[in-house]
Amino acid sequence: MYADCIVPLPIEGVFTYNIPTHLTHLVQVGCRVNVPFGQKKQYAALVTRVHDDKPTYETKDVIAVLEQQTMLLPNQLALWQWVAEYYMCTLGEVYKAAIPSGLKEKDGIVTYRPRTVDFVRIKEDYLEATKLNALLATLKTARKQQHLLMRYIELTGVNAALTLQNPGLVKEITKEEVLKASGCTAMILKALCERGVLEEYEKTVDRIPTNSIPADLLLPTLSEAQQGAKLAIETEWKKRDVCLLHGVTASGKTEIYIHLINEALQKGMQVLFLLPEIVLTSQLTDRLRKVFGDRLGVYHSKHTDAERVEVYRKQVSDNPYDILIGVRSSVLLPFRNLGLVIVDEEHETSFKQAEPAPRYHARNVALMMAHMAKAKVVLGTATPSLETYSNARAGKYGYVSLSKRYGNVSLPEIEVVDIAELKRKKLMKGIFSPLLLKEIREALERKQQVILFQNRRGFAPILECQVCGWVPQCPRCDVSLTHHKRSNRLVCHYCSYVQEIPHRCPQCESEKLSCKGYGTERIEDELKMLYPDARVMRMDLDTTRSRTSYEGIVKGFQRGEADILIGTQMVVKGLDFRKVSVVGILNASTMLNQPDFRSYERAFQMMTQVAGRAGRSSGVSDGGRGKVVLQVHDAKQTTVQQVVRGDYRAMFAEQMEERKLFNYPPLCRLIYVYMKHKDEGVLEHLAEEMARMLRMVFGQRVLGPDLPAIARVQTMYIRKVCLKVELEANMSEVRRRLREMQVYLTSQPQYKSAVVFYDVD
DNA sequence: AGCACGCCGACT
DNA sequence: GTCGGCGTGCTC
Repeated sequence: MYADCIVPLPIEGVFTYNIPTHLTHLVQVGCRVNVPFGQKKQYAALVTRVHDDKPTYETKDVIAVLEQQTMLLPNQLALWQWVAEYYMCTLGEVYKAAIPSGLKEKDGIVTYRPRTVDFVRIKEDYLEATKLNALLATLKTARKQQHLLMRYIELTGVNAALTLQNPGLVKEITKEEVLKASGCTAMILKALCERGVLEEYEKTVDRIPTNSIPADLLLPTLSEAQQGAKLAIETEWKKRDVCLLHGVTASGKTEIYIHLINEALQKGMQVLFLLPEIVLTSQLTDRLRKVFGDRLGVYHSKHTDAERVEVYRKQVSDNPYDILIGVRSSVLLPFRNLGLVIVDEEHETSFKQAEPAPRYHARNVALMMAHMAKAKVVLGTATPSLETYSNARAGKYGYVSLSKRYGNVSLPEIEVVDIAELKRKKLMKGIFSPLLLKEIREALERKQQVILFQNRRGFAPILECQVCGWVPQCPRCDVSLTHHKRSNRLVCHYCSYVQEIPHRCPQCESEKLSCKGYGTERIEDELKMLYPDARVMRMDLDTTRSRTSYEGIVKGFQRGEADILIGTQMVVKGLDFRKVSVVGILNASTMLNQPDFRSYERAFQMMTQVAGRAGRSSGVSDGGRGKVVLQVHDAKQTTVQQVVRGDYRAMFAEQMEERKLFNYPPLCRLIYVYMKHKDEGVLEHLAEEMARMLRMVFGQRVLGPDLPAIARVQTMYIRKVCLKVELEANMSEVRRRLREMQVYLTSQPQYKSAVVFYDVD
């Protein structure tokens, strides 16, 4: 017997292994097996087929079967295959993205071990009033031991249990709790155990904390608008499976989700709730936990691998989570009986994986997954992607809108400040306009909070020699290094290359090196000088590296431990800060000037979302309305004006017009072909040749080759060719042709060491 | 991806 | 005469 296996590698196809007779009864489709690969490697491969067809080549033996349980539910392989085909990558790459690394390590031996917690209990002999009193008397000479025991008795309710003559009433308590409550060291506890008074025991626990609170009772009551929206979604679902829920920021979409989830659960169906990375740790999880208790699982990148393994295993078990809330990669997890998928903040770009393959968009994979499972979908957002909104307008998706904020809180007032003009008039104080300074000061006086948004981390994006204009560059990538003052280093934000800050310019020996531009660190410094009494917090990649720091900052700011929060795009996403009355967007022009056809759409989404953090509950500012100060280089720019008016439809109409004019999605399909090589000359030839050959087949649909925004990363030069095809085109044929050309070109000796990959949509 | 093999330049 | 860097092919 033979087993076809997916190996976790970027290699096309499956690999066939011989199943030794002693394993034949154990190997089945979906189970993981340990297989040899090459001279010395071993992988945990996934069996996709068991058969009798002897291959023409020699086969190696399966070494071991890693579990009896299947790791791949029936529909899952079909979805993985669709992802590999659609996004033009290998099945092995999808397998890698879908399975936590603890389940695919080289040795094949599972590193996963259930977590245990140490508990303490009193020995049974002493669960009798007279014996207990006698014991306490004997401990008079050991004061600390006596103290610890007393605390134990108090905490676990031993006395009550004795009075009622029911030892079962003694509460369980962990070793940690007893030690903490008594203030004793582990030595004291050990002494009590040796005396035979107490004993320690272990219990295995779920890594993912759960608390079972019965559902139904805690369902939030819906406002009239929310109830209407919920019914409208259900009406739309009678006609089509997907519905866009277009609700302004703070309109109360979460409560609607909770009711829809509840109904899916009552039908015995599972729910997948997708969120962009960063929102997860915050209040949303807590709120869902309160309603759904341990029927809810959570899956995101800040979980340890062991925790993710636990979620994965539970999903393939016969007792999976009923609701799974997770980030991008959770769309590749197993579901037995999926009934509903919610994609919240549907427009968020973090749903699209850029690197490495599979370069998939979780929202689109979710749509396909739901389609395969015949499940319903809600796409929720205040600022839909053009793709989703046009699908809704074309009647492909249902459309439901919520135009009022929950509790009738007003949308914030947005004021635009032209910083180019103010700079000319020398009225700017660093990056701050007079209006923003005034609003910050007034908010601080009112004891309200301020959020400042600058989409750039570090101290300054550029360090420049004032004499000769020299700027330090990354030696491996085509970007300038960012100045990080805290660590006193220059850092490449693409490859993490780090170097010390030079004292003098290496070109002209001048010592006049100055910072240009503003990152979050520098703004934090300037704020501390301008408002010495204000407490400032910073939230960006650099302050949220660890597993808990993000949550710490969010919760701290919510509790009012700081007056001003300065942050990058992380502060944008769905966070609910009640006491924020002023939001400052320090420089919106950097977002508008990105070299990407989606830059205006994204800038609109980002500005609208940041603005939405202001005045989320009534009575926050004087007029009950939050205030947003939007600093730009050109106040008349139309996208800026659309944000001010809150006019999504105008933005949509204008951007669709541009996409039509220049032929971009959602009016066509887009595939970027990327080529990488160490030698720029060779790469240039390859890129030209690729473009030429593509034009023979696709003609005008081919653009380039071009230099991407960053044309060299980690010593590899990069070029891209852009292919735009009609929506009606036969995409599998397009992909076949692309792959054919790649194979042809990279088989030529001069292009052997080139890397070619695709980015679809 | 990651390893072996083979070619070539550099150094004892 | 040998060591090690890098390009190329192959992995069931």
